[in-house]
Amino acid sequence: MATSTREKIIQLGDDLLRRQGFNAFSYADISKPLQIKNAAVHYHFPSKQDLAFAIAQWHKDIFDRFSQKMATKEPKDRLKTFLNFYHSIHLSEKVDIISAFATDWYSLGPNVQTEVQEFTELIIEWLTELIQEGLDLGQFRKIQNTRTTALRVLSSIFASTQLVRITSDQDFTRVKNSILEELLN
Amino acid sequence: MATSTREKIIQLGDDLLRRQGFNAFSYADISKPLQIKNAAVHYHFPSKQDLAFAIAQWHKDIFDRFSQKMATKEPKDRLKTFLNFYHSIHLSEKVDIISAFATDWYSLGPNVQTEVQEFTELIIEWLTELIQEGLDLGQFRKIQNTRTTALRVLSSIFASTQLVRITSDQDFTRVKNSILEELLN
DNA sequence: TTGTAAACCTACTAGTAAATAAGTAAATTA
DNA sequence: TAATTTACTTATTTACTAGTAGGTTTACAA
Repeated sequence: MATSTREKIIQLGDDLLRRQGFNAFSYADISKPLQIKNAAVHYHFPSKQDLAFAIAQWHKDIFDRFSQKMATKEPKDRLKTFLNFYHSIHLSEKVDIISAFATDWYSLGPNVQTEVQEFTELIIEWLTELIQEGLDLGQFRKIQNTRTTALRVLSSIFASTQLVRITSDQDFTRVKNSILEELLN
Repeated sequence: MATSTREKIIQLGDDLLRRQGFNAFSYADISKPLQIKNAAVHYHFPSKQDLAFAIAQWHKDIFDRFSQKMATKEPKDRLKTFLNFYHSIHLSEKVDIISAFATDWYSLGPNVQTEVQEFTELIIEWLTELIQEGLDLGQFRKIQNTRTTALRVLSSIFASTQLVRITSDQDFTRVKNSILEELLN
């Protein structure tokens, strides 16, 4: 099935948001590559806030499908897939969507902020459950409170997608492996 | 001694960079509060890149003085002071300077990027030495390779300054304490 | 075949961005 | 004291920004 223009705008917008930041791209950066006019983008997303909202929603949908597909897998494998997913992000010179929104937080309208908050909480809870399950099954080592551990996994991994822009790819792999070593029994 | 206009511009620029992002503030945002004209800012910093460079240099200087002052203190206390410093950052609604530069990485000129890279490496090395010293003195627990541990401390702490914009202040404190618990014997 | 709505385009506006040229007042130096 | 430099201002320029009003094409339904 062909991708609709609306979908293309969201995907390209997401790409630009995570590669350059919300205030560093314009509607022209979207319309030109898609070979449509400025006004066509405004037709689908009247304001830039509407686009940001759609991008946030899009990520929620993707994550929903991801977590459903992962539901049957073991905690250990779920964690590995999650980490590998972030590895692929940083290789594409993007940062993860949460930190992209976080840095431009005060440029976002209240409804976008709420959507991002919900998405973030979704991920933290998913990670928290994953860790709890891993502990119950004896696959993971108990370190701290599960939410704290979840926060540290999330923090480490998404800070790394930013940090490697400055240092090196090696450093990302280091952090990724260290998370696994730390948790796995 | 009175703060020069140049210094005021750097400080305000730093504030705006870390609160809103490099592309989200303009020379007008600097000139207005300082009650000078747009062109006066351009007099001190011909281009925005020059301002970014000066901000990066400024942080290097601050960190130099910080690490010199800390040199005599114990690793444990150095780490605590470091963490508390970041705690104060996030309370002021800013993110740390490294992640601020990282998100706007592709908006920065090559000389600014180099300066940021040097500054980042400075901090990582400082943390690495701190951890090594702590291990030697038996104050710290051995977890992984020292650089990896340093990276994880830095990642965790600076991702938290972003993450708490989305979730809550509590989460920052959680992460901060977890870093201490993890390292300290 | 006519009506209608979705998905555009043309053409434009008002505002803001970084940056610059040319001038000025005050302090510093020769 | 004259010349020069520092630290600005006034006034503009060029380029781009998000956003809009109104017209056109296409597809599909009545």
